[in-house]
Amino acid sequence: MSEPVRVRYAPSPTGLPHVGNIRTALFNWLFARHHGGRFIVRIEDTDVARKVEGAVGAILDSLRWLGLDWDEGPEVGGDYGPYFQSQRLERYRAVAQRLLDEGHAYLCYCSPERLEEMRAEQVRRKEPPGYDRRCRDLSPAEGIAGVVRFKTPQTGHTEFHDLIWGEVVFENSTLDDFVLLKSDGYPTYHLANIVDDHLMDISHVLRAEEWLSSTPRHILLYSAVGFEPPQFAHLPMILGDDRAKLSKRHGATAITDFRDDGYLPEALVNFLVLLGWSLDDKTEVLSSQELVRHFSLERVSKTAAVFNRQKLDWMNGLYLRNLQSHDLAGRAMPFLSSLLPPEAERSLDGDYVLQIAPLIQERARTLAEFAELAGFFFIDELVYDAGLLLGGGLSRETAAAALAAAREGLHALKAFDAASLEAVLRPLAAELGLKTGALFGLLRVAVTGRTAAPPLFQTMAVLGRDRCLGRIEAALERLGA
RNA sequence: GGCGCAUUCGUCUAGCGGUCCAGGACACCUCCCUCUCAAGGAGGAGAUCACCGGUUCGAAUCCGGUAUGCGCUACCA
Repeated sequence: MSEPVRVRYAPSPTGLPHVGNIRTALFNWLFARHHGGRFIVRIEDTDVARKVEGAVGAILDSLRWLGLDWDEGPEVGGDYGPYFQSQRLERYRAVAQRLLDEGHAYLCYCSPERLEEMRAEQVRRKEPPGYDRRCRDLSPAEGIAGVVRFKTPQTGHTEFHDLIWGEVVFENSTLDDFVLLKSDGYPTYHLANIVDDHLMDISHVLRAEEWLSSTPRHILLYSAVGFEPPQFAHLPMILGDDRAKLSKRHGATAITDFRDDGYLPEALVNFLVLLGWSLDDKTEVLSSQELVRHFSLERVSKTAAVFNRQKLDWMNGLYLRNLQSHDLAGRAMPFLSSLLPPEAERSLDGDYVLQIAPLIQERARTLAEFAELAGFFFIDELVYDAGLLLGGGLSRETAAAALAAAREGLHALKAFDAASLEAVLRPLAAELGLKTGALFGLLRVAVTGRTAAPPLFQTMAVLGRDRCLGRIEAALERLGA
């Protein structure tokens, strides 16, 4: 890159940041880090009506959670501030005024009602909707509030080179005179965007594909104002499994939802980057450092990607399995305390959780699932159907006898560890004339309340002698023995 | 309706004129391992590369058209 790379993530605080939105942030961040440039966060709060309280905080939290640190922006400041567009209103007005003075823009006094009628009429006549330029040649009326519209050239064409899409050409005649400054004095996205990207020395604009059609307007604006436009790169969209733009009805799509559902930020980053970017024909698992090293716009695809939850789950499980036990235990702790049933022992012992972690690790795909799978470790009174105890095809009598024998065996055991447990229980199956699977299955249900659980001996060792004996006792009662 | 863009297994993708009767991953199926469930290992099935023409000795790759999809078409971003 000949010029220093300065890219920005410019969210609008109109709600919780969603997957597609954050993927844009991720690509910007990777691009900046790869080129040793600056990653800037700018809040585009120019839509007063749609502004949502707390959205800025959620956006920043999401970035932080994913490890996308910003060099300039809210909370960290920078030389190009302020980083909230609502605090930069004079700058937009100044540019709008200049455009007005130089004949590149004009005041429009059309009422919203008239515009709406006009559009309805155009749609009815199957004409392309767009402002009819009624006010274009009016002389400015003193004292009447209006909006400022851009005087879009009506002939010729506008072309630009997109780093991902290549050459793109638009006929100017298909563009209408869009609004620059609204009647409330706030700029529209188009104005604010080009003013800030210029003032903040943005070198590359990486944004979602939905902006591609707006780019000619921006190019035209840049040239009217006399600013050098940045380079553009439009990123492919992310779709739901019905191929429609990803939204709430596709389930959890806000980044904070993924955090609350127990996904790991490093897994989500890895998964998200693969939606529209690839390294080669086989590598899929990459750390943030590797992503920074390898990221390039040349390998960004042009086709929209469907968000595949199953693959995310798989990848999250993969990252979960690669965690150190103490790390996993630490991350699982908050999920345990909020997800465990109310009857669970609420004071969570760190050492106990640390022992449990390796047993659940390769069975959970999310931290929430971890809490679910580990539930029996924390509940005193297991809840399960007594029929499960006879699931192995055992008769009531046989099962009761086996449980009683196991109880005696456990009582006599010196060391209550996995090896000792196995040393006594395996022979016990033979003594009872049972298949090991039948005995172990029975004990598994008695001790965990489930037919599927981590390996029996290790599980029992972690539970401890007292808990195991108590549960076997309870199972015997359940059998009416 | 207009403009723009895209189109490779169900999904994410590799492929940038011959090495591709198309490779990897998720999901699915089978087997192995095994006290269950997982994890892991080994296999399998799954794509006439949207369709139709053209260029070329040769096309998933280049060109044109068609279809479909998506985006934009707001005093929203």
